[in-house]
Formats: sequence, structure tokens, C-alpha cells
Amino acid sequence: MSTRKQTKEHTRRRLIDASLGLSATKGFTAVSLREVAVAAGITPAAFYRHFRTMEELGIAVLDEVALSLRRLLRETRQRFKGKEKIVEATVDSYLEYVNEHRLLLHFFVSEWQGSSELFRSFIKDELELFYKELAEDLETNHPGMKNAAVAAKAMGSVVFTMGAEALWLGKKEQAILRTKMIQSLRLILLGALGNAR
Amino acid sequence: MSTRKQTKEHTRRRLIDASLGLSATKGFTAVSLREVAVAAGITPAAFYRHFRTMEELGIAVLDEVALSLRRLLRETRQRFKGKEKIVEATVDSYLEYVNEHRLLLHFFVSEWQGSSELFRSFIKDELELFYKELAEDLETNHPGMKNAAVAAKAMGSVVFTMGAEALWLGKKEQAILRTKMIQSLRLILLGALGNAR
DNA sequence: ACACTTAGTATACGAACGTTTACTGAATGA
DNA sequence: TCATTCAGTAAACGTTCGTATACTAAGTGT
Repeated sequence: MSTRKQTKEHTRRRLIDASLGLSATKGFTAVSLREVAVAAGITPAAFYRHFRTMEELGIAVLDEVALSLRRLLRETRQRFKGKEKIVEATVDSYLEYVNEHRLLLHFFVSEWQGSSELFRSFIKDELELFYKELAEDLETNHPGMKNAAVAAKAMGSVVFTMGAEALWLGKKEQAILRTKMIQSLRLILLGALGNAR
Repeated sequence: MSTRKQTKEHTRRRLIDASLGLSATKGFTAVSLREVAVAAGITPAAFYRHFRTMEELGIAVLDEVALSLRRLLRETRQRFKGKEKIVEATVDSYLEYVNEHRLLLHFFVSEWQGSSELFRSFIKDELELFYKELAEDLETNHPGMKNAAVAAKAMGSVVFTMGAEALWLGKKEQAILRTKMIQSLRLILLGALGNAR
């Protein structure tokens, strides 16, 4: 029975969760090693059994974000498999994500242009993956589409910025935003289909 | 000769500039009152002659940003007055802004989803003003256009996210990004004009 | 069974933090 | 001219910070 590894992972989890919770109110950069340790229920010195620096902890958090974002992508693609309602599916998936993984998304967008170069490049890569897969879906759903990559990047930008907005809205306001997102994406889609239609 | 007010304003300026410079590397939240005071060439205690808190200083910085952004808007509108090259004008103005007011824009985007509720709402308001004026320009340049507001918001999102990207690129890479921005905006414009054309 | 590994504790350190207090000296204005 | 105003200084305070050291006690592998 390997209780040792299990408890270590438990503590690691608590550290990650604690830093997510703390950075939601004051921003990750302002979270101290000591407070995240105490919030996780361990001594400051014990922090070093898990991470060498706070930035290393931040990377662990971003790994969580990446994991959940990949899951989101996969679910979204399943959701509109053949249904050709790619726009609604993307928006709804993303809004669900906003509500179910609020802290993760908040961390993601708040560190998008934050202090750490490491964080920024990590997030940039993740965003580009998002754009790329979106472009592939556009191409398969609308074969012969020109500008799929451009359209995907534009759509991705809209989803990203409005998704961040949604973080701070109640359910009713989110519904309004949902409509705006769908309209925006449809506009882009229409433009990308262009005179090919 | 009111030397008193002048020197006070000089110090105030140095405080603002110092906080801009420091927050560029470590993020505003991580900048301490003491270091910004020392960087501005005054004693920590003298800081309180100008601002009650660091957040108040942050608001002063955001006022600077707002001012320069308004100027950007005005210049952009003049630039395409009647020329109907609204897309190129917007992109070029924005990219010039990126290079000439790098620190200001960095502060703007890094606090977009940052720690302070006050900062966030300030930035949100500024963005919405940007979207609104963009929508007005779209309507006057393309009379009878449906969805001008939606298109403006989509275009604004693209400019915002890609403009933030541009912060970290060299001149050559910026030129490539410029093309992508223009293509994206054209796509949206095309979609907004829709079958009205 | 027993030596070894290791997650976590207790404690202490010097440094940096925000803030307060009493002050100084030059600009101000009647 | 002379009392007043006030931007900035100097020093000190109690906290909190990151980090190092020596330790403990429980899980592990042979």
C-alpha cells in the first residue's frame, strides 16, 4: 500500500487548489509561498518538497488548465460531429467551461499577458492549438473554404475575449453575451464563406 | 512663479513612469510602494503626498492610458476620413500605438483581467468606448449596414488580442501579424456587409 | 526486523514590506 | 517681512516574506 505517494499527491493537489483560490482574489503574482503553504495545510518549509519555486507551482496550475482545455476541445468536437452547428456548439461548450472551471479559466486569462514570460508562452501555445483545431474543424465542415486559418484565429479571439467577459457575469447576462458571441462568430463564418456561397 | 506645484507634478510624473517601468517586468501587483518611491527618487513616506494607496497610483496610470487611447482613436478616425480604408487605418494606427506607447498598452492588457476590480471595470469601459466608436464609423462608412455593433465588437476583439500579441514581436514579425489582422478584419467586414452587397 | 527514505515540523535568520511620527527647509502669500 | 504651507527626509515600528537548518515520525524495501 503506497500511502506515501498518495498523501504527497494529496498535498500537491491542495497546493494547486490553494493557489488557484488565492490567485482568484489577488492575482497569482501577489500570492506568497507562505500563504499558499498555510492555505494547503502545511508548513512553509514543506512547500519545497513539492515545488522549487512559486513559478513551478504556477506551471503545475497551467498544466491543469491545459488538460481541462483539451477536454473541452474534445467534447466540443464530439458535440457538433456532423451537426454543422459548429458555432452554437463552440459557444455553449465554452460557456459551460466558464462556469464549471471558473478558477482555471480566470488563471488562464489573467496570466495571458501577466508577469511571467514562461506563463505567457505556455498560454500562447495553448491558444494557438485552439486556433489550429478550430481551423481544421472549419475546413472539414465547410470543405473548400478559403481563409479557414484566418477565420479560426478571428473566431478564437472573439471566444477568448468574450469568454473572459463572461467570467464576471450572472446567468442572465451570460445569456445575452451568448447571443452576441454567436452573432459575432456567424459574421466571421459568413465572411469566410464569402462569395463561395 | 509656482515652483511648488511644478515640482510636485514632476514627482508625480516620475512616480507614474517608475510604476510603468517596474510593472513591465514584474506586473503592477508585485510592485511595492517602497520600490516605486525609490525608483522615482523619493522616500517611501513621501509617496503619501501624492497617492493614498498603490491602487490610486494604478488609476493614475490608467488615466494616462485612457488619454493616449482616446488620442489614438481620434487620429485613426482622421486618418481614414472618407478614404474608406477603415481596416488598414485601424490596424496601422494600432500597431504604431503598440510601438510608441508600449508600456502603457502593456499595463492595459495585463490588468485587463488582473487582480483589481477597479482596474478591470476601468479597462472594460475603455474597451466598450472603443467598440462603440468603431461601430459608429462602420455605420457612417457603410450606411445601411446591419450588425454594425456586432461587427465592431468582433473587430475590436481581434484588434485587442492581436495587439497584445504584437507587444512581444519584432518589426518583421509584426509585419506578418499586420497582414493577419487585416485579413481577419476584412473577413468580419465582409460578413457584416453580407448579402447586402 | 531493521536500516533507509522522506513528507512534514519547529525555529530562526536577515531582508523587505506598509505605515507612522517628528522633523526640515524652501516656496508662498498677506 | 514673517508666519504659514507643504514636499520631502530620517528613523523606527511590527509584519510578513523566502529560505536554511536540524528534527521527527511514519511508510518502505530488503
